[in-house]
Amino acid sequence: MDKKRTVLLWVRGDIRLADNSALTYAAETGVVVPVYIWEDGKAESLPPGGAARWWLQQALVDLQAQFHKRGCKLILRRGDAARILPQLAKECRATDVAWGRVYDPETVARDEKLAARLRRQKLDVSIHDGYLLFAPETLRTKAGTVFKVFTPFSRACLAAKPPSKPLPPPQDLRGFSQPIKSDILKTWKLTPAKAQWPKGLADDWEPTEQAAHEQLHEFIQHNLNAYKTGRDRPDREGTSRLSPYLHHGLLSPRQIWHAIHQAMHKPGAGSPSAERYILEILWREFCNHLIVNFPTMLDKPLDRRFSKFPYRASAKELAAWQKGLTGYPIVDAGMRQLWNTGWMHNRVRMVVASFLIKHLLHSWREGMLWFWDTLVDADLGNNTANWQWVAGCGADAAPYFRIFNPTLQGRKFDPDGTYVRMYVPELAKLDARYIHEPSKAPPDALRKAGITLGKTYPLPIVDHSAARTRALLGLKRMRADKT
DNA sequence: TGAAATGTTGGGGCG
DNA sequence: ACGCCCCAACATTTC
Repeated sequence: MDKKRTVLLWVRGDIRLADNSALTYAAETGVVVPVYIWEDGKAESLPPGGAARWWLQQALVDLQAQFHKRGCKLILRRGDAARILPQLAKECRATDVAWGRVYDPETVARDEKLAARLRRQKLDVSIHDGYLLFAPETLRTKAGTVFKVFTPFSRACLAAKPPSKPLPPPQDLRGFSQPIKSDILKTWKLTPAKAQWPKGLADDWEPTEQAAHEQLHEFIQHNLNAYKTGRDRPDREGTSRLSPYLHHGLLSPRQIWHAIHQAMHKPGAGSPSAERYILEILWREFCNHLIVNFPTMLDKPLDRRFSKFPYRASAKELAAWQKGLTGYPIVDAGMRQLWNTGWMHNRVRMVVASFLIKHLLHSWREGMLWFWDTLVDADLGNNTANWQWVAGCGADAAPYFRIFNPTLQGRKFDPDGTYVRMYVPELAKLDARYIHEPSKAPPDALRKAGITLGKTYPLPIVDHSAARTRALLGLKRMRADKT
């Protein structure tokens, strides 16, 4: 370590101390001045949504404490990073600037310019990878094109040089000896004002780096072996629930990758389940590679035939979907889980997305924006690419004719209605035979459960079979239209 | 990482 | 005993 060097560490999508290449580099190079800059979402394609801002606020509180423990102060600044970084570099007489790469197409170009500008200021700029396992510019098909199909993409990942071992948190940090002006986190008002919301989020989540590791080990110990089938059951704890940690960088994909592979080498664990989980991590890579290479995806369908599709725009229907009042229990349970906890089970995400797009014929953008605001794990790549996937206009997309039957999906993956009962309490007492189709329940069963359809719980806002026919017809017509 | 319609088969009831 | 029908169970195809 060079006592004469001072590294300005720009903390971005990596709110953690362990396996943070930029931080390790900074610690090994000299005095570390970590800074988090709140740009009011102006630098990004989409400003972080409400739930994500709540998470960010909590995570920053923890990061501040972790740096403080190690004799280092996390500086907080608000405004344009392109203005703040050069200025702050002067303030602390920095010799170096380091940050972790972020893959929002809007910031990718901006960051390159920024790096060039800092270098002209005689600063040693280094940009480190960490948000993804594989850099988006490295993986290509044999023909040299960007992968648009998942399976060959995943094969290329598995054949590539495996991600390196995760780094331990730096042993000792040398903080800057003089005070540097810093904002007070609370004044940023990151947490949405809606009174109830943050409380619901706090009941379910602990946004700290330590909690991230506890969750990872909890998952590996209890749910990894049965992941292949368990992941589809919203009524159980079958998924990893790591997505918000991963998105905010409290955990790195490298740490997950290595923890899973380590677990696979234990007896009985080298299972299809572990492989399946790795594939899910690779879907995240795929989605992020897609938006980097096809940035128009953010607001336009990748398959341009869909740009002419006459999507409907009923504010009333959209609101019913958002509030979980569609009359389809599995859809309503999912939408209410999302609103109340900032997260939704993956299987149910597919069902509610299919419902909005194919049953209500609303644009995938409407759903994408709602998820963006309400999910604690909202990731630009995953959210964009997966909504397009469901709509049928994305890469390796679900065929246009795949329309989930919400009743059957409910019966199949929530057979006793446990999940529905948890989030749709007005149906809690209904017999399991009718829980996924209350409109078909005999009057007697409804009475016993204290349900008056259309009053205590809505009647289906669309008829499944009619909606299905309508969607198939519209999509078929679009495909036939060559103009 | 579907669902629904349609086709096929085979066992059992029954005249 | 036999053909006929019904229909569940499974397979195929179509959207």
